[in-house]
Amino acid sequence: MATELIGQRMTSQRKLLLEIIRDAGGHLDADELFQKAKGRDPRISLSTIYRNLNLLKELDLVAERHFVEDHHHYELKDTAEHHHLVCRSCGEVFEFNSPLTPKMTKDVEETSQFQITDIEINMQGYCPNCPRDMHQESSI
Amino acid sequence: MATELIGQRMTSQRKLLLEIIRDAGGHLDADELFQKAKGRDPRISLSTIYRNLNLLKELDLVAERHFVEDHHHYELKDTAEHHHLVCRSCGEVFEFNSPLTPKMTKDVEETSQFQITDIEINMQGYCPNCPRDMHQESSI
DNA sequence: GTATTTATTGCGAATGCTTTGCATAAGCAA
DNA sequence: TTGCTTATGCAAAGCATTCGCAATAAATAC
Repeated sequence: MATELIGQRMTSQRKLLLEIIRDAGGHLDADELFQKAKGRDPRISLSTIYRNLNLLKELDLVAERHFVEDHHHYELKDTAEHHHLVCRSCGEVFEFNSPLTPKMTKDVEETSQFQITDIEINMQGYCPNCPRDMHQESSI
Repeated sequence: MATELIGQRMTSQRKLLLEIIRDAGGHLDADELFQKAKGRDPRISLSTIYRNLNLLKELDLVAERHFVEDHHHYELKDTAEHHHLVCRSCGEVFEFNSPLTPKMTKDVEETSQFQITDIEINMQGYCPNCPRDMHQESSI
């Protein structure tokens, strides 16, 4: 990974955050990143984390993931592509990826005329330990 | 659509929300639903909207979508499946669906042993009117 | 139809994540 | 090293969403 920013300054906080994201390797949320960062630089602030995450996102260096929960998770953009399947009952996260996504992306690019930069697949369901409750059949 | 709830009461507010979601046909957020509901029942409150959206979600009657933004959108579960592609520059939303999703879902069910109830695909990119800014090449 | 039970509502306050304003600190170019 | 300007830390603000509670109204039993 390169170590220079163009137009921006490479501050110690920025460098630290980048290292943490890279080393953690996978969907941490802002607060988890903040806690880890504080371990190495106790004076760092949560706003700095957010500001830098937004910058890295704009630069396409990190991806912001929105799965089930109502806050975001971040991971390096060049991490091997993978998607998420979350259990609706216990919250367990299963990661997967599918050989079908490149073709799907290509198809969608053709029909939409968009230039696609990012694909996120979130599935939900019930994990093997949380069988679906069958009598919860709704009937509105 | 049926009109009875088991274990729950079919209140006028509940009925109204359901009608609004059905008639709107597609990803409104809680506040948009609230505004429309207020048009027909000025005394309805936003908490009621949220409480009922959560109920309908549990009953699998509506799907909660998390796209780019940091709030949620809701749509009827039995709407024809479709996914979303959002322009990173102007925000335009393109809806698509792909013949590959059933196979992908099946594959993932097999490897994960989960019982999948929901699949959400969010793509991002640049629409034909917002070509990607090429000199924004990052170099951290 | 009336009374009873209990889910649901509306309101306001609270929560949790994220952003912002501002004064201070610190990169970076000359 | 100086000077310009971006970035930081802190505290406060902003939003979306949830919660507590007294009042209301469905559903059920009489």
